[in-house]
Amino acid sequence: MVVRTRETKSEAKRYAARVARALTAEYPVVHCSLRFDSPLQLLVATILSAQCTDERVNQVTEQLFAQYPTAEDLATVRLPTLEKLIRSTGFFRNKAKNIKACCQTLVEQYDGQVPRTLDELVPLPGVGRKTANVVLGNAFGIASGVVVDTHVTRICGRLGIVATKDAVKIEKKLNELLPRKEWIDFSHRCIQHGRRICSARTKPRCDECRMQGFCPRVGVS
DNA sequence: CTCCCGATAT
DNA sequence: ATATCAGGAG
Repeated sequence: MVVRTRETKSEAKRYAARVARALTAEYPVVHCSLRFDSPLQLLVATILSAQCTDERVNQVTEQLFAQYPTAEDLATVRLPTLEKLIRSTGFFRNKAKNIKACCQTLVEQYDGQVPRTLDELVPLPGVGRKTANVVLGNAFGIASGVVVDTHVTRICGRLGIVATKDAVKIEKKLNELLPRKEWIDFSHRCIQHGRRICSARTKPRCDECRMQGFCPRVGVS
């Protein structure tokens, strides 16, 4: 197994920059794949997206947001009603409880609005760093940190940018390796690449991969 | 670390 | 049957 060792921080930075440039060339257009009409809706959609495809989340939220579009609506919805609406996303009891409690907190402490800092978002029920960074980046355009999800973890691991699987360590590493203005789009590109080519579930389509030059796995079955 | 959990590709 | 899907809480 090939282990790339990058002695200096500047060398690691240059390598990450080249990977980021290649990803940008391959995936020039990026967009958030979760549908939402407000920061609150993106927050709820992202909570629902845990261990679930965004396609299914969009399918569920279309109905959910038609009936309960605001934090006030979701703070007062009956739990069984909410559970029924989101059941197909999995973990539905936890997600329903978290969404309701989260929206109750938003109504009580933030006038039903979504706060714009990591420190205010992360304590909310069902909201971790990944969800907080998604909302800040995609709803407010605030780059508070690289979004580290299952795709970013896998892609950056395979391409030899980070060695650990610890999400917090990966985020800190990527935050120092990449310029802030690239943080949001870099995650989107890892996700696109992870879905289309460098998948976990199916066998990776290495024959179609344009990132082979960066991949220690090339040639490995 | 385990648990939460339905839907889907393989 | 099994692995995996824009994770988070205890």
